[in-house]
Amino acid sequence: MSQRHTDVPSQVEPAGGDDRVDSSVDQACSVLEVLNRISGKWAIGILLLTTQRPMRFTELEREVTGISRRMLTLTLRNLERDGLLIRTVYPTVPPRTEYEATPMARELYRTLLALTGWADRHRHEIASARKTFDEQ
Amino acid sequence: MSQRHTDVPSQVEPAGGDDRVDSSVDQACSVLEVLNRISGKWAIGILLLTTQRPMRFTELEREVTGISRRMLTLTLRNLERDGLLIRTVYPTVPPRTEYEATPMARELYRTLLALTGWADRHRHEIASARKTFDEQ
DNA sequence: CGGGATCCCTGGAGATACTG
DNA sequence: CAGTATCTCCAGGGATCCCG
Repeated sequence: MSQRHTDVPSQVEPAGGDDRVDSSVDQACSVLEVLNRISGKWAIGILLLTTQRPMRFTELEREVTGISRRMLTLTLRNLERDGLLIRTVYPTVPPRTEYEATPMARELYRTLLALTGWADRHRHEIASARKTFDEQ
Repeated sequence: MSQRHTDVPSQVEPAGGDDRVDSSVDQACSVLEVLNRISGKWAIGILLLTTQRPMRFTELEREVTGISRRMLTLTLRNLERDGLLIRTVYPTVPPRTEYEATPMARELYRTLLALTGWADRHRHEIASARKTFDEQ
């Protein structure tokens, strides 16, 4: 993914003759925005965990395998910025920060299950398609 | 996005105590595979157009605003590899190549509409969340 | 504990030129 | 027409060190 939180380019021809295509184009922009928001290596994993229950920074660092401190911070900031996560800081010693998914994020999560379903249903079909393609 | 068509890393802890989290983790892998497949700047735009009707290479080049020859070729190849596009070459002079979405891809497209819906519903909410966040 | 700051590397993507 | 090849650039991401 290229532009992070800058502009969202008009992916496809903004004007055209065919109305069916045009409406699809509008759809595409939305989908792209969504993808730009939740793509990136780590966002979904974090969204997933914070949807279950409030999670602390270190907790997330442990649960999300392979993530670096830097990327965890960056991804959390972006999700918070988009209103998908709530960040709560308890001014104790030592400090305690919790992240929890917002209702909007929980709704997105449910939506993602549709994608999950698709992936599960076609997992083998895709795998064999790749195999066939690579063998040629 | 990092790994293209290499391995799909286990995003989140593969083992753990909580069953609810574990099942979600499995879901996450599927979603990640899907996202790795359809993310990238151009895949969705192409999927969208080829779902409407068979499209020729040059036609796609015109319709997908801003795409380079190189990226068009690469994206088409990846989609074909995953069994989302059918590439048909007519051995005429000059050559004629057509790309069309497979049933699997059409099903994915329908699934993407759920994401579109989410994005449309929360577009303003996200925008204002960003505005608020950036102003601090 | 929960980050911020810095350096560095990689691969996604653009630009341009060439070809069956 | 439908690509391939090459060069280049930049942002995503890793590693490391530092701090309140």
